[in-house]
Amino acid sequence: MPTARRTATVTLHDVAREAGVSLATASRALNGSSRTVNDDYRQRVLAAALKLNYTTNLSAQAVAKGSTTSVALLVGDIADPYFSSIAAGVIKGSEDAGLIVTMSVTDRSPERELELVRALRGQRPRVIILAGSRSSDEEHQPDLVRELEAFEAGGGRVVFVSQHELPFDTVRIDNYGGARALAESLVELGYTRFAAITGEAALITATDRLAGFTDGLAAHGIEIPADKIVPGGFTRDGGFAGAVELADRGLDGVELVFAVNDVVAIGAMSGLRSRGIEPGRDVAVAGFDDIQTVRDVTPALTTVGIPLFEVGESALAVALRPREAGSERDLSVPTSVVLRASTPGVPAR
Amino acid sequence: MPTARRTATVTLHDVAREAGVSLATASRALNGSSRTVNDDYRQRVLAAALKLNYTTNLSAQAVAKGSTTSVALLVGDIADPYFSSIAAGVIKGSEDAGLIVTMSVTDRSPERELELVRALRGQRPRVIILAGSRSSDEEHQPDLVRELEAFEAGGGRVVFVSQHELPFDTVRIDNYGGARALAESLVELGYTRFAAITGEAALITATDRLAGFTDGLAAHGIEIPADKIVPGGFTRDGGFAGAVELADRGLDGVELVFAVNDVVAIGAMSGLRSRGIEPGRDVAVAGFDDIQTVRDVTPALTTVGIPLFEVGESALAVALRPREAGSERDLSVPTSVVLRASTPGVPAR
DNA sequence: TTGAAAGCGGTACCAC
DNA sequence: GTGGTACCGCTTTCAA
Repeated sequence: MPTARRTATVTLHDVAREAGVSLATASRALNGSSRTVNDDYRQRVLAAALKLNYTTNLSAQAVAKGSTTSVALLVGDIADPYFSSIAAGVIKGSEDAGLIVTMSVTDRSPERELELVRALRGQRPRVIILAGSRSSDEEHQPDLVRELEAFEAGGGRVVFVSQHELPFDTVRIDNYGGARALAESLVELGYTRFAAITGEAALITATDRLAGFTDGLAAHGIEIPADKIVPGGFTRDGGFAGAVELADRGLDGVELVFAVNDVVAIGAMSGLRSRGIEPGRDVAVAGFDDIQTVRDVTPALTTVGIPLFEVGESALAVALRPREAGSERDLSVPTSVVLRASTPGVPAR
Repeated sequence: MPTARRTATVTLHDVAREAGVSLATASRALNGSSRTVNDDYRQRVLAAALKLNYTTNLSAQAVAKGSTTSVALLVGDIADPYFSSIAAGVIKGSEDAGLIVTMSVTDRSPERELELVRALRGQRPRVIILAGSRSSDEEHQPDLVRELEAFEAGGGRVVFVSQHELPFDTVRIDNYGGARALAESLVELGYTRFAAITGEAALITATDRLAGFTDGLAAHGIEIPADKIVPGGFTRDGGFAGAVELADRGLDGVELVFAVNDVVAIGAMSGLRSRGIEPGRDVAVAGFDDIQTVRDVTPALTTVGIPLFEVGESALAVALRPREAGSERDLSVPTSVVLRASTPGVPAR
């Protein structure tokens, strides 16, 4: 009995036979960088491939070539507009470069991130992009670095997005500077009494933003009282809860609440409202990121803009550029303060 | 001169040598379903793998096994919360099943979708999930079906998300029924004069929703005047523009504007506001999807809820369940009307 | 240019 | 149980 075909899939072999040429020729006609194939044969192969509805088996190609066409992207939470915008940029750039992107979510857990990187290495992607917010987790960091270094040793490229201190290429977002500029702008508008809703203490992005903001204020001799800084978990619900806590403790004349990102800020606005405090009238609110929706909440949110889509595109571009010895490993993207109705010119109250 | 190693990557060969066992044994110890390997050897192999920091080359494994561990997901626009929520569900389900998900975006173009499916077949994924909104595009549909059938013939699984009439498994979202129920609820609240902002005419999701809504009204003898139905392109900006157009034409006593999805509705609220019309007070607004942010806009948006994350998880579950001859190919997810402040009990006006 | 054949990294069947 | 080895589908020398 003839062995049943494992799959009904047509292989390069079938195409070659159909076209009446050798395997090698078929391969060259379909891909071969050096166009060393007779145009007559080439046509026959192409026709055969079309007729049989052939598609190259990328896995087999990867094994033979020793390199894949995939890009692995790690994000903290794909449903978060911050990450999905970056992802859109990475995907766009990858498609333009003929690369496929695989996506995993870390849930912002350093442990999960490490696990994923380990598993991803099996994919032998050309690039691993880590966009999940870096945390100052001391426990898993050395292992992560070790995995990534092994990956690079095997010819892969690693790119981080956002701030970090690890020995890899980075698309750096100036969280500190952006927040600091925001603080200064707000002081100029006349605000003098602030509160802040932060992320988890371990998230570097969150701490950098808070540091920038407080330093910006400090430059004008302003300080945020310790009891006016509350955690917000980097999520909408965290922002809501943080604002409620702030309200319940008593605003004590706070004129502006700074949230470490827009999602938190939007949650905070709802939280304030739930306590009868009207954002933009009773108290000003500012966020960070300039995600799409901040234009459509009421009042429109003052924030710090980051070109997120471009960040994603840049991350890929950085990964694809040749690795030169002495080249700068970091690429910085600019941030910009965007003042909107949530911080009216005249301080609330 | 010895040939330089193509890569610095460690292979199963290296592990086997390090452990002093055969390639076959190493393979079995690391993966082998039948646990036919001596525990002593197994330990040695595991230790060697760990020591060498070995990871299985998934491509090679795929070639040898004849099947991959990847799931291909096509979405219309990953930065749209509708899609990113579904994607989150697909990713979660995949990770639980040990599968990797690759993601592509169609930009809602049937042509691009066809191209992508063709390219994706080369990946030989276990599953292709098409979550991009189906369009009634007659031109590319036959080719798309042909590609997908070829893919299934090769052992792959195809799952569509949302409504369609194609011969593949589907996670069906009751767009028609949900919109109809919404219409009836609104009539009950006392509304009698409606306008609508739709998507592109070709998007089946958009037309289904509009049909459900108008039929729901018709059941109560209410009709939307033709000039009160404007296109909104399924995007925030489209919604904004649509609302502006509606306002500029004159609302003529319209009490409620129905937008075919939340993103459009949110844009529409801003559009109305830009014309001095206050949503929820001067005119009610309703959307569809119940994406996260609708709770945080002002007024909170009335909409039709879809369990988007679960839709994503279900799509994967459907793909993974054994294919039985007579089994139902469709899975329906329920929708639910969610009334919020954007449609106050007493009709606006 | 073209074809034969030796890999690429694994898997799985076969015999011992 | 374990090792030898023939593949998996494709690329790429090497001769012809």
